Amino acid sequence: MAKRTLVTAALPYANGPLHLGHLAGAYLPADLYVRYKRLKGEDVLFICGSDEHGVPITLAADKEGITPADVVEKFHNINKKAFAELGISFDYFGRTSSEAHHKTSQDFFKTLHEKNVFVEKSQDQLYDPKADMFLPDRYVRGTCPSCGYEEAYGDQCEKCGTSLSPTDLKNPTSVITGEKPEFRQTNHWFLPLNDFQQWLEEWIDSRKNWKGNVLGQCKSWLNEGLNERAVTRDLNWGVPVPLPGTEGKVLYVWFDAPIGYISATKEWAEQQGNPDRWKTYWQDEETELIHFIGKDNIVFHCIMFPAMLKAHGDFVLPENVPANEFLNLEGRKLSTSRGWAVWLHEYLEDFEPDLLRYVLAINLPETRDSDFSWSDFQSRVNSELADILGNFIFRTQSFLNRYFDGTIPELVNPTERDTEVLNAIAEYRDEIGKLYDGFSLKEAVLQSMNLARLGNKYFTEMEPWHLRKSDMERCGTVLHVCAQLTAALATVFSPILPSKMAVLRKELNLPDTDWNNISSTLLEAGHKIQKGTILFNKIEDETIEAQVRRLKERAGEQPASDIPELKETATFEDFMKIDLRSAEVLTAEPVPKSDKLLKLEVDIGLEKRTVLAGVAQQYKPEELIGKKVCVVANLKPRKMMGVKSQGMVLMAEDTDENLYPITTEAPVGSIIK
RNA sequence: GGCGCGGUAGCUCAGUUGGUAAGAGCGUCGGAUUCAUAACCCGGAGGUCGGCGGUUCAAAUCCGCCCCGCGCUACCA
Repeated sequence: MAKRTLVTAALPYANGPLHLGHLAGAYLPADLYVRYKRLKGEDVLFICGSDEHGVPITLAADKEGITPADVVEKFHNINKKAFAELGISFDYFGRTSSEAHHKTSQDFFKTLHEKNVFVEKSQDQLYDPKADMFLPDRYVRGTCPSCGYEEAYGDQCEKCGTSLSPTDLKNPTSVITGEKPEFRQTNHWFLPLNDFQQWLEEWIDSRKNWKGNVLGQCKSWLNEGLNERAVTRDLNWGVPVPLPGTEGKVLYVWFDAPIGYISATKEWAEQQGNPDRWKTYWQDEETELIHFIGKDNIVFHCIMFPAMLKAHGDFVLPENVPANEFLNLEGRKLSTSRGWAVWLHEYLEDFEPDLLRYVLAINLPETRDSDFSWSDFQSRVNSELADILGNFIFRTQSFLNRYFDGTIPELVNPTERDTEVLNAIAEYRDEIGKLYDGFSLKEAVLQSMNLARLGNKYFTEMEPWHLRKSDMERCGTVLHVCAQLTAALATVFSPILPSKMAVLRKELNLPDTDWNNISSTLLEAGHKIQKGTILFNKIEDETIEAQVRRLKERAGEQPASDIPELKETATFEDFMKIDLRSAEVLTAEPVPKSDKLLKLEVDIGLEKRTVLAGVAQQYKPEELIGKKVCVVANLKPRKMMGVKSQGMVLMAEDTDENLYPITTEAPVGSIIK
């Protein structure tokens, strides 16, 4: 076994608050694992922090008329607070805007630069002369070459979804000044991931116990072949490139963010008064580095960051990356833009943190996407936390207080069954420990609850309420066993329910303990306990209904705001340049190897034409044949998937991306104006 | 279309180096009980393990094809 473990959880992006999906995907599993390790007395360090760079943050700032620093300050604090309240026990929660991070990531870059790892390339990029800066992709707007949408961003057209490069745009304008940008030469540094392809394949192949979903994703990327990837950008929000003559350039956020794990560890060491101590966790071969992330982050943590670390040479490589799948909400994908989410800070206004920890933990998306529903939340809390765990603890505490004056009775002549149950404590401890060690967290939680189930079964089987009248000594022995189980549960459930178990340990007058001490002798005969309280209250139907109502109302309100804003005013002349004609769809067939395109033959009166339409996901060819539709007849032809398209069939698109053909009664060839 | 992952009881999910494992919790039905938050405990019902073929003495588990869901990727003139 390694001497120590460094656990990281994905750095949350500081442009918005966190929701249940984030918690279930990375932070809760990481915290369960870390808390278990700590209870075992192992040397484990848990690092996280806010990822505060990147274009989305600058855009969010512009939108609200505040600075990027204001944006990240806001969400860094909101998220940090939510984590703290949920008991996510980071040893250090840093942020990538910190000075230490800037220095660390710059040093990292410099080392790679000095080792000639990067490829430097000069390229044309759009530059805003008035603002005196290069424009990031998202800062350029213009006409989409694909669909003609005039407000397309330089990286992607929001209208048609096409991925773009800013230089593709027609009539580009700067978002900042509205000026027409010009081309200027700019230098950038690229990490040639292709050089690492073979090493990565061998390295990943040599990994032990990686999850199938993680290996699958890695192989998918490796099969497609890795390419050079820019590690710098022209932007002024981020970590400045530490080379002369590079004003206005920063490290690309995907490059600097994972280095944030290292920076945060340094800051932690500093805070500990032992500034060099971070090295133990990042440079000693006997450290196991574990990254907890969601599946969206696999490529960064299994391909790019390892390549960076390997290229650098001074750091340990990840031992395992137990990425989770996604959590759905009430059977639907989470969507922040559609309001389909439960925010952590909102949850915390209404419920206790441990309830959510348990419900998410027992249903983590470990091997596939899983579902969170409010009714399941209620059911888990009521029938498992309250009825199984809470009930066993409380009936034991009550019985001890009522009939034994709150004192643990002697274990006298234990029966075979008594011994069996007492022995089960150590067996569960070992079994559950193995499950944690192997990242089978869900199963670990399930088995933890089974120990409480065993307690209830034993209690009922022994019927101490009868023994109390017939054989007080025997009754005491039974309650002794139940008390030991309760004490064991107080530690077994500590990773999952930290604050509730702290309360319980206090009631049991059981000082902090550790995992290895979980045994059948945690409480000695004669030990005094306090009166028990109800740890878990049941949740009423109305409470749950209110949550569901709030969720649905918010989701229902959303579409209105999704209706795109009007484009800028067009002149009559602009409009008249477009020649719209009524046309009949004569034939329609799928385009080979395309999921979206249908190849249509249309009669526009003057002639018959081939037109491609991106509607294959919603319309079968035969559904369009015979329809009289509206066609843009003078659109410049364009080749796609090897087929030349001479025009465009007009479709209306609703906010859910459903398409509706614009049909007409007019004779074929009629001008539409 | 390519690549990856998944499709197991009404619900949420375990389970694959092929063979007494077809499982758990919830829900449901029946019984027992009262120490306990009408909780606990016992028992029953309930599944062609997405579909069709194949390999094998034996397949949820391996292979092929197909259908459905999710993710990445290429084309939405």
